[in-house]
Amino acid sequence: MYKLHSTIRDVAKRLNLSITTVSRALDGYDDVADRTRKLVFATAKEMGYIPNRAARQLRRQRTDTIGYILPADSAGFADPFFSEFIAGLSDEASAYHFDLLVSAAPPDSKGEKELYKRWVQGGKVDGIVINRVRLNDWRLRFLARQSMPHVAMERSLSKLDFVGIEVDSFNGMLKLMAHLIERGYKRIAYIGGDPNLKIDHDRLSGYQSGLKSAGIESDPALIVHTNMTSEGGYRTAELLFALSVPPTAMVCINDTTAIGVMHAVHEHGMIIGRDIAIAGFDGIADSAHASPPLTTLDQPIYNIARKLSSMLLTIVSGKTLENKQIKMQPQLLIRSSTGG
Amino acid sequence: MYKLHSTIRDVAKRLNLSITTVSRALDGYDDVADRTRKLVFATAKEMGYIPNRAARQLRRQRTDTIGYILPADSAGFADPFFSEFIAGLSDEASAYHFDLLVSAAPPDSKGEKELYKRWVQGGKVDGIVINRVRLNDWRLRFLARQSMPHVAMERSLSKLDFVGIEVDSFNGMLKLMAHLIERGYKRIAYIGGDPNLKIDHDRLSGYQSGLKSAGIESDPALIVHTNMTSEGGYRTAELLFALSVPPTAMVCINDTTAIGVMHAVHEHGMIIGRDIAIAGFDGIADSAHASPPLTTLDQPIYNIARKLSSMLLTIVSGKTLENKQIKMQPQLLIRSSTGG
DNA sequence: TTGTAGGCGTTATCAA
DNA sequence: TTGATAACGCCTACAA
Repeated sequence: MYKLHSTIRDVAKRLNLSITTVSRALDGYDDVADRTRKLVFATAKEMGYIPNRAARQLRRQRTDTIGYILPADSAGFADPFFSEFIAGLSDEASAYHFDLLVSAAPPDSKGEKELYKRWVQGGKVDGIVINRVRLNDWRLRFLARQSMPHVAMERSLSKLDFVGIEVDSFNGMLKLMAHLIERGYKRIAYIGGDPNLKIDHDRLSGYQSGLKSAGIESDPALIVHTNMTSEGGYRTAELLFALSVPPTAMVCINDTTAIGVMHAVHEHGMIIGRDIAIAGFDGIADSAHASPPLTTLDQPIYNIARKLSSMLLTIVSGKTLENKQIKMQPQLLIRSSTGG
Repeated sequence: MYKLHSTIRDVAKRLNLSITTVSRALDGYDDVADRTRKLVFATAKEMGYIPNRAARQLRRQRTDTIGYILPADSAGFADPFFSEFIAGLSDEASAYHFDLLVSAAPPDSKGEKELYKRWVQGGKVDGIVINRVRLNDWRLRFLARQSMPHVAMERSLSKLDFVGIEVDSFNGMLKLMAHLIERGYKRIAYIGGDPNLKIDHDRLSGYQSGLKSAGIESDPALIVHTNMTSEGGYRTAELLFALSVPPTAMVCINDTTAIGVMHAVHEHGMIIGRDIAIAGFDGIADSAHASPPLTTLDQPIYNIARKLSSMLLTIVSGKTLENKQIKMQPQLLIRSSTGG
């Protein structure tokens, strides 16, 4: 096959230099004559030389790549949360000349396990980012056991030596509940996701704690779980409306769910913010443009992703991370969907 | 450093076999004794052996990886379109044991060029998927010149030997315009994206052609361009409302824009579907759950992405692609936002 | 300041 | 049916 790209050898040959010198010049070592270095740079550029990644990886035993596996059964899956998250990871990685490997697999599936194994044991990535952490998450155990650098967006229950960023879901929910209760809402439903998710656990706890401190008894019929999609939100709201005494407010595990819920509410001819209150979590762009604008707990997804990426890169490069555990408070954005 | 993963050498040593035999056994060659093969498989599994990717890549001169660069200035960027698209690409790739490399860069930026160069000339990927094609797209020329396999979601104007999938934006728009005009709308605005985008070009042409065939004169003040976000849609709608004679209908280049537009309309106290009609393009999940549900031209993003991925893998593996150019018709989903 | 040589872990060619 | 050996392209002791 015809060779398309020039190698370091081609550059060396052209300049009558050794491969070593070219390599060292390009890598900025200071034991190369200034004239030589300039010559090398010029020629390399002229010849369009770009180091072969596989060779470099093999030699240096690193890939300059980090990985992220979308925890989603992806047919029909769509949430701007992930676009933002991926964009953030990738931007920060790019800035350090790292690449981002992405794949998707349903949580706790066989495919997910195989993917992680392939990436980790095949040396496909130097580090891994995790989110949508489960209460008892095999991924965290696996990565720790394999000494694969990793950061997570939420901590699991068991994991004490957690490295990453956690948005305080519990406290956020508490604030949201206080807001609703202050507005006079009492019969408040919680529409969650998989109860096995750390965020579901925390947000539900916040919900319950919020009710309790207001002296409102929690009604199990008002606590439902679905799949964090607008579809799911829509269907679940329908179920709640079928109750003999439907809720007058619904808080959702994320904005996407809330948008589906709003749709169902509209169909029932109710005015959101007056007849019923709806709230979400995430602060995705569309939440500001929902009708009416959605009250939500805003977390800066893009920036969180960037920071996660940067933390991971620090670990990967062997430097010590001064701040291993970051806790952030989500910001309660009161908009008209709760009568704001 | 302590060696974490076993190599093929370890497996060979343990079995007192040559590396060659182990390699050939694992790769399923038929010149290996059955007993040997079984032994090799068992031991490899037991030792947790997974081939090192970098070494394999270097030797075989392929990466088993395809790439996709998000054409987006990514701060604050979020569109479920991309989540679905990425999920589709990655799912199909996974099925063939390929990985998906993802990055983001603003269209036509320096960073974008560097990224493509790095991936292509550094041998990071075996093929590349492109969407949001520009009218005169340097990426297509570059990839062709570098003999890098690639597929695109839209064809460019210049590119005759286009490989990929194109959704017939022009014809879709024509159908949508006919629908609106039949409903009695005459003063219809077009809210596009970057005019340099192939989809903008086609959708705008469809819009104009639709007007023309109904004998309606096109008003330049009603043709505006923004950035394909809900933010942009919101702002642009405000501008249109400030016209001395505002439009009575607005068709948008995509659903995300339309959602922002709807928000502005609501703020003006108008009833969508009665006082004004709004339509989008894409058929993202949330379009069904907008308030009211959004009339849109539906394209099966996830499946298109899967198909693109599969076409690319066919090319990469050297097989011939029977059907290089696929043209699809978007489906007009008439919902209440246009009075449906 | 520059060059020689060895090896990262695989796969592929050729011989045994 | 198996094994020895040579690359793939790069980095890095070590030597010159």
